Formats: sequence, structure tokens, C-alpha cells
Amino acid sequence: MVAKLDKIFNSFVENRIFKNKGVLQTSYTPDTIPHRDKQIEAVASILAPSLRGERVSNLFCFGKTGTGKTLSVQYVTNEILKRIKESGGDNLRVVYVNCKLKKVADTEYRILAEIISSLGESVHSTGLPTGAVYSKFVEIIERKKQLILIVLDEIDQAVKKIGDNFLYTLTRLNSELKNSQISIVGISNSLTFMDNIDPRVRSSLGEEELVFPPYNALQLQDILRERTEDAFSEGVLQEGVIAKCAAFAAREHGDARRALDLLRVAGEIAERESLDKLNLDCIDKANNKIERDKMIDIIENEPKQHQLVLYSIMHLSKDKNYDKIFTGNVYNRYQELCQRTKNDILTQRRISDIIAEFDMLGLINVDVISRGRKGRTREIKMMLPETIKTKAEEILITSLML
DNA sequence: GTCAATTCACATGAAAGAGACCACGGTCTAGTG
DNA sequence: CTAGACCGTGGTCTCTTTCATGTGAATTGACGA
Repeated sequence: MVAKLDKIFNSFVENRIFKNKGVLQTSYTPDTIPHRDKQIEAVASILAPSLRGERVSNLFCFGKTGTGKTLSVQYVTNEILKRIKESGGDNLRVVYVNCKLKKVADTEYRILAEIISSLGESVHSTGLPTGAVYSKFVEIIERKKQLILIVLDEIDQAVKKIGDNFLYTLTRLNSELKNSQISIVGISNSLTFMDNIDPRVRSSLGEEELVFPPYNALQLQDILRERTEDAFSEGVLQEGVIAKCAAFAAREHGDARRALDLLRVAGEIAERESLDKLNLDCIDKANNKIERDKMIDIIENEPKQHQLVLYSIMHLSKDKNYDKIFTGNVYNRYQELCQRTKNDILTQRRISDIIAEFDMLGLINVDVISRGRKGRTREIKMMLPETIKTKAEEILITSLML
């Protein structure tokens, strides 16, 4: 046994795939951001007045995930802050809020609380009237003459959940403020986000708009090449690895984050298998693993009722009597399952929503179809790859104690 | 045969309720000097 | 006298139910050729 462990540990210590893995982590901020010069310049020129403490136009950045929106904005704000610090000023505060992180900011209240706590004050996570939190916010920023730059990342998520009301309030806040000023930088993954929000908000929020196009495969290669120099030991990467990673990610709408993840996981796989080179095979494995881990993670953390529904769908999709699955089938199977497991039975209305949520998560694929006299319903297809079906089922069975 | 009306089986929306959580302020209690 | 325990109030959040309205093609039935 000891010998075995020795082998594992040794291979780990001896095997030097990575030079610095941190470079590939999402939290890493590189010094240079290739192929985003134009956008960075644009952001910089829009935000530049803040150097003199003047209010800057509200800015709105669009682009799919992993197109460098957050990175560019952070890069520019950091530079501005650095410069202001050098000249001894302190009348600019940058607040970064990621609206996507659950438990951090998925309600108006929490977003506000998050902003306040980034300003160094604290508010309770719940219990206060929202209005009171607004007053507190105003009070805090009014203490001195300053410009508050609020960066709302993944703002589309927040608006989808809680509506655009808070954006309106936030943009209107300026008229109440005497000392300080607020500017908002919104970052959105959805290109159509602006279409369905209140026109008043749209005009004030979108004073400046900036689109981040997806990277193409060649640009992704540049990005990867730059990072890999620091991340991997010399000569570890086999010919074509970068190209393949880039190609994979380009297929996923040019997501650079995805490409870097892919490379990192591939490296980990190579390390674990004590290979001395990272080959194309590792990339394939990494791609599967990422998909797999993502889904397993989702399934594991789903609440019980959702798991019951998911299990019903899985069960039905294995059943040869059903070549197509509809909402009604799922609901019936779900009811049986609940009775067997002594769980409460939710209404069809709720199950309908839960099914829609699974569709969003990509666990299933749903088409709303009309079957004429047989009514309108959803046609449901299981989307789990074969490789994780068994695993997923195991998880559900244990979790539901079937 | 053609065309409009009907019908099914849900989808989709809106509103509201239940229960959990939390802060706040007031009251009670026990420990301390 | 004071710190801490405890309680009721008032607020939010999430999950869920209830009620209402919408939807698109197969089916039906009236109508005319």
C-alpha cells in the first residue's frame, strides 16, 4: 500500500506539467488582454473623466460569456484607481457586484447590501425595509464628495429575476445626491437585454454602449499561447493542443474562459495520469470531464422536489412504452413517485415551471408543441450524455432514498 | 371539399399565501459591585 | 447597574398554490358546389 502511495505521490512531485497553475484560473488577471485593445480604449475614454472626479456616462457592455468584458472593465478601473492613488486623490470608489452569484445578489435588497458592504459598511442580510437600505446607501455616499462607480456584472441575470425597477431607482438617485455622484457600468451576457427593459432605464443606463464580439479561434489561440507560457513547463504541450482547445471554445461562441478551463483541466488530467506531455487526448477527456462535472454538480444540488421530477423524466426516457415524453406523463410518474417516497405532491403548475428550469439548465430539451385536439404540451427529451446517466441516477437514488 | 368554430391539454402570467430567516427594540433575568 | 436571554413585531425571500388567460393544430360540423 505504502509503495502504491509512494508511486502516486512521486509521480505527482516529479511530474512537472504546470509551472504556475494559477495563471489558468478564472480569478487571474493577466497584464495584457489580447484582441481587446479597441474595447479597452473605448472603456478608458468613457471612464476617463473620473480621473478628475467628474461623473462619467453610464456604460453598458454586451457580449457573450468569456469575451473579456469583465476583464476589460476591471483592467481599466484598476488603472484609473492606480493613477488616482498616485496623485493622492481618493474621490473615486469602484464597487464591483456580480449579480449572478446567488446568495450575494439576486434581489434588489441584496445587491444594495452588497454595494454597501463593498463600500466598507455593513447591512444586515435581511430584515430591513428596502427603502431604509436606500437611505443608508445615500447617507454613506453623501458623507463626502466622491464619485461612485458601480459595476454590475451579469446584470441581465439580476433583471431577469427581479425586474428593472432597481436600475431605475439607481439611475434616478443622482438627482437626490448633493455631494456625490453615481455612475453605473452594466455588464450583460445577453445581447437582447436592453430590448425588454423600461425605456426610461434604457436611455439613462445606455448612455454609452459597447459590444464585445466573441473571439474567433485564432484570437483564442493567441490568448491561450500567452497564458500557457507562464502556466505550463516548457515543452509540455504537444503540437496542436492549443489549436484544439481554441477550436473547442470557438465552437462555444468564443468563450475564452472555457478555453482556459479546458487547458487547466487537461493539464490536471495529464498530471494525474503521470504523462510527461499534455496531448490531444487529454483535451478530449477534459472536455468531457467539464461537461460531466457541471451536470453532476447541478443534479446533486437540486432541491428534493426537483430531483423527483428529474428522476421521473429519466425513468420515462428509459421506458420503451414512451417514445415521446410530455408534461402529463411526467406529472403522472412524478405523482406515483411522491406517493412511494412519501413526499408532498406539488401542483402541475409548479412542475411545469420546474421542467422549464431543467430546460434552462440544459439537463433536458423542451419543445412546446401543439398536438391539435390532444392539446398543447411540452415534448421533453433527456439531454444527459450516456456517460453520466448512470452516475446521475445513482445520485438521485441515494438522495431520494429510493 | 372548404372554412370557421370548437376543443384539448397544457403553457404562461399574476397575485397571493406560508414558512423560514433576520434585525430591532423592549422586557426580563441573573450576575456584579 | 448592566450584559445577555428572550419575545413580539415587522420586514424580506423562496417556494408554492390559486386563479385567469392564452395557444395552435386536429377535429368537428355547417355550408356550398
